[in-house]
Amino acid sequence: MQDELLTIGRFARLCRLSVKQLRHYDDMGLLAPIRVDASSGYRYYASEQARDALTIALLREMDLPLSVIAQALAAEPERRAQILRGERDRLAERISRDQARVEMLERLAEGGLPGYEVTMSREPERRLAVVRAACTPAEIGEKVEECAGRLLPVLGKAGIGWEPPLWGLYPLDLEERMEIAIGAQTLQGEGAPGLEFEVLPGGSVAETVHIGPYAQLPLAYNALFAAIHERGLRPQAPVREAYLVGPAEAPQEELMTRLIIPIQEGMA
Amino acid sequence: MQDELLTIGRFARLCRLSVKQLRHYDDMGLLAPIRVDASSGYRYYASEQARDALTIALLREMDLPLSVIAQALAAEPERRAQILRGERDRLAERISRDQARVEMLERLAEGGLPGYEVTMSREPERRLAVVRAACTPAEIGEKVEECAGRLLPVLGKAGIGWEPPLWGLYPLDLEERMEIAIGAQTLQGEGAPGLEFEVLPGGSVAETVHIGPYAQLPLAYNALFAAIHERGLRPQAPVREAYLVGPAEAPQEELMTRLIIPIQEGMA
DNA sequence: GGTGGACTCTCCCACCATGGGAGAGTCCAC
DNA sequence: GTGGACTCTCCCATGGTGGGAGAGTCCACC
Repeated sequence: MQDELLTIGRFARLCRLSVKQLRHYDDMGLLAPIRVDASSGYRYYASEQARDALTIALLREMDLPLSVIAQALAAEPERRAQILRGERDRLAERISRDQARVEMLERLAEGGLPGYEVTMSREPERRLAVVRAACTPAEIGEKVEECAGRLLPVLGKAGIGWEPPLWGLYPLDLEERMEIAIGAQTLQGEGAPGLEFEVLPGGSVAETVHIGPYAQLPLAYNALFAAIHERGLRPQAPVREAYLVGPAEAPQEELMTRLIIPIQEGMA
Repeated sequence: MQDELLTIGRFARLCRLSVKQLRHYDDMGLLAPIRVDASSGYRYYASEQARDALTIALLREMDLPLSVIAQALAAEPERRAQILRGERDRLAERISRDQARVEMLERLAEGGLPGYEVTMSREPERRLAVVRAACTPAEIGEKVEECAGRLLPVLGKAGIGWEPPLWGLYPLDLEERMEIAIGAQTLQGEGAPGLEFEVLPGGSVAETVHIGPYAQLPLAYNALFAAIHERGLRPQAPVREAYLVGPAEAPQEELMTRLIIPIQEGMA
C-alpha cells in the first residue's frame, strides 16, 4: 500500500468520476478528501478512499440520489439494505410506469393523436346498486377489482337481479384521495349492508369506446376532454365507465370499455 | 361553441395543468394564449386550445421533453409518428437499464456492498487465438456473442485445438468506442484469415468470480477496482474475463465468470 | 534556479421542468 | 366602490452535471 496522496485529477481517473463531481461531493460532505492544503486549497485523496468513491459511482449509475447515497454509506448494513430495497422499489415503480407509457406512445404513433371517435349523445337515467371505496390513482386497478368482488356476492345474496355491464363511477380529476364506486344497473332492491343505490341522471353526454388495456385509458379520456372543451362544454362528475368486455372475459388487448362523461346542462 | 375567452386559471383547471406551467409554455412558445391584453398582460385562452393543452399534458405524462412535444405538435402526422416512436424507444431503453439496476440493487441489498471475495494472485502467460471487434458499452453483449460465433468455426476449420474456457479481453474503461476481443487458449496455430494471436503476459493479478447475469458484472468490477486501488496498485489493460459457465450451458442466474485484472508491476 | 505546461482553485452560469413566494396590479360581483 | 380572488412579472430553489473565466500551484526538465 502506498501512502502517497493523490491529486483530484488522478483520483478522478481511478474512480471513473469527473473532477467536478469529486468537488461537488466534497462540498456536500459526501466524500471529503483526506487532506486539504490550507494555503492552496488543493484536495488530496488517499488510495483507501477509492472504495467509497467507486461505491458512489456505482450507486449513481443506479440512479440513486446523492442524498440517499450519503445515507446509505453512513448507515449500518441492515439499515443500508433497507435503503437499497427502497430505491429498488422506486425503480420498479418507474419501470411499470414506463411500460404503460411505452404502450401508449406506441398506440399514439400508430393511430395518430386523434384515434378515438367521440360521440355527443344522450343517456337515459340509470339506477345502480353501488359499492364505494377511496383510493389513490395508482391503486385504482386493485380497488376496482376489490369493489366488483364485493358487489356481486352482495347482490347475489340479496337476490337482486342486475343487468350487465358493470359500471364504474369516478371523479373528474385523479386526485391523491379519490372516491370511486362500482355498480350494476338494477330495478329492484332497497339497500343492503354495504350496498348503496345511486341514480345516474339522464342527459347529454360525451362518449367513446376504448379497446385495450386499462393502462391506456388516459388516451381515450384525452380525446373525450378535448372534444368537450373544444365545444366550450363543461364535464360533470361522476365520469362513468361501462365494462363491456372485462378482464374475466378477454385478454388485456381486447378489453372494451365505454367511457361516458356527462355534460352540464342549461348553461346560461 | 362559446366564444368567451378563458382566464389562465380557468383554462388551467380544464386542462389539468398549473398556471405556472401554462405561463412557462407561453414563454417558450409552445402554447401561446389566443389573446394577451396589452395593458394588463392578462392571458386569455380559447376553448379550442384545450385540445393542444390536453395533448401537451398527455405527452408530458409520458415524460416527453417540452422541446420534443413542441416539435411533435408542429410536425406533419408522419413525422409526428416518427418522433413518438423515437421517444418510445428512449423509454424502452430506460426500462431495460432500470431492470438491470433493479437486479443489481436487489443483489446489493441481499449480499451487502462487499459480496465479492477478491484474490490477489499470479497468472501464467497464456497464448490466445482472438477475434476482435469495436463497439459501444451498450452493444457488448451482442458483439461478444458475434465474436464467439466467428472464432469457433475459424478454429475448427483451421484445425486448431483449444482449451476451454473462452476468454474476453476488454479495455479498462468503458468508453464510447471500445476495442474488445474474444479468444481461446491454444498452443498450436499460426494465424488464419480473420484470426490473430495475442500473448497475455503472466504476472500479478486481482481476480474474483462472478455468478449471475452479465448485467450485474459492474458489481464485481466495483469490488475488484476497490481492492486494487485500496492497495495503491495500478490496473493494466486488458481486463480478462473467463467464461467458466456460459449462456449456452446454464440459465442467466447460474452463469459463472472469472474476472481478472492484471496489476502493473515494478512500480518505483 | 527558471520556466512552461499541466494541473487546480473558486465563482458563475446553464441545463430541464416545476414550484414557491414577493410585491404590484386587475377584474368583477355584490 | 370595495373586498377578495385572480393575475402579472421577477427572483430563487430543486438535482446533478458540465462549461468556462481568471487566478493560482505544482513539478519535471533544462
